[in-house]
Amino acid sequence: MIPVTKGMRDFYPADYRVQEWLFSIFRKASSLSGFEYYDCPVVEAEELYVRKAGEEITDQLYTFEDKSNRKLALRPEMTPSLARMVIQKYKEYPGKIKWTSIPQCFRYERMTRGRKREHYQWNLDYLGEKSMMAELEIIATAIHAFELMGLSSENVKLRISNRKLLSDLLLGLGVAEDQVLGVFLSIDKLGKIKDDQIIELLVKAGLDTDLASKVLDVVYLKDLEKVKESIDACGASIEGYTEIQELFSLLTNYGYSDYIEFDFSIVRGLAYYTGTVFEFFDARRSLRAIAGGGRYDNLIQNLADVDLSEKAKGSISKEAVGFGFGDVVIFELLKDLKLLPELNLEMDYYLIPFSEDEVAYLLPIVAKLRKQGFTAEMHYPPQKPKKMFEMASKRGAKNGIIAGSMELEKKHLKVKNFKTREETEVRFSDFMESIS
RNA sequence: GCGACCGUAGUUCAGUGGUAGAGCGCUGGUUUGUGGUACCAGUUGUCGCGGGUUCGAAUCCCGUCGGUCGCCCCA
Repeated sequence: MIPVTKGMRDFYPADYRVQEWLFSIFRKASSLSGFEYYDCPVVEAEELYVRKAGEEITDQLYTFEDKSNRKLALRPEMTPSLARMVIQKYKEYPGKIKWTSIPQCFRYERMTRGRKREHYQWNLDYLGEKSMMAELEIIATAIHAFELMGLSSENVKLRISNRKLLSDLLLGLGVAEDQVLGVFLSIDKLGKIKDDQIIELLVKAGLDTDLASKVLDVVYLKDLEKVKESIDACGASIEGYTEIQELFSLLTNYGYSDYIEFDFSIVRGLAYYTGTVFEFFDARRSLRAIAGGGRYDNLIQNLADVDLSEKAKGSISKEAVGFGFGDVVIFELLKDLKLLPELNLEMDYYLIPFSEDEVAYLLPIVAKLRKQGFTAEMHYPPQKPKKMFEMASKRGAKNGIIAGSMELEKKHLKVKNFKTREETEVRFSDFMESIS
């Protein structure tokens, strides 16, 4: 027997029902906020990913050559494809874009809890909006989805930072511009390794010990007002602060203040985020980040390999906020919290013919029921009644339609309500009439 | 890449050197026109794979593949 490929998942009907439940929440939250669906091939040119992040992601890429020696890859994430689609038709999309999708993405990487080599990742992207309204729309939609799953601010927290703010502050404190990147890397380790080790990393990044401990003190700030004081104290630029301040006020006004925490240790990938960065965590912090995203104002332009501001003259703005939400970690959390619904098969009518004669007799009923929008299935081939009734309850049938030689002879049907066990005998023609 | 634990029936698992087991499921029966709930009986195996030790291996050893978790890495 050939087993399922390592890191990939099978979805048996029971699993698929749960998956569908989750996706229906993603779709509902998306459409309620006005996001439009899009999709594209799982297979893309390898180049689309190589360009973006360099060697690291190439290692994790599933790549292959087709029979014409095209170098192709399975998509590891959706954003480059989105960018490709937008760039391809930038003249058709002059305004803002609010798009959503649930692509299956692939990464060849080591597996740990909550991470497989394949997952479905709900994406929200808001393009062409400079203000924090873009962040708000995406974050609010995501939180709405959490709430539709039965989660609340007691289970889920959103940690927000802003890369512009952090770099403003670092520069104000005296960190040299070419050291900022190294400092980001070190701060990313906050909470993962000990403070002395972080100091060491900071020193390695070129800071002197004094500055390093000053930086460490600052990044531990959880209170935006204190952050403001630090900015004022060192005369740093206030741009990043203004952004995050605005975002917090928007989220509070929206009614989601219970979810949000300011946290400098949220850095995320250095590759393309330019401003806001955020990650959702479970409140107990027992799992890795559930979802995350941020502002990537330059990515589309970089990927386009053309200067859109020149070529398209404002046809599409390069501003972008994106968000990804994988299905694997959230399933872990929902399982832990026992919030996964028990989804059983449901069916309106199960038809029970006692012999082949009744099979023919009942076929028009099945056809009509289905055409009228009822879920209906006929037991076939006819078996012992016990067997057939057992199957009816296994299939989750609410009603049964039973026909044997007696019913056939009288041109009748027996309609049974499986819940109340009540049976009524009706004329075949009357039943057909009643479902018209 | 490193480490720990695991892999036995369709499934969940027990079995730690001496004849391969249980629950659930499945099949049949109690009831040849009535289920979801009872009772009775039956069924299911390359013990992941390959090699080794042994009179004898599911059990011990080595390798390998797969799984789970942690570390590293990454987001």
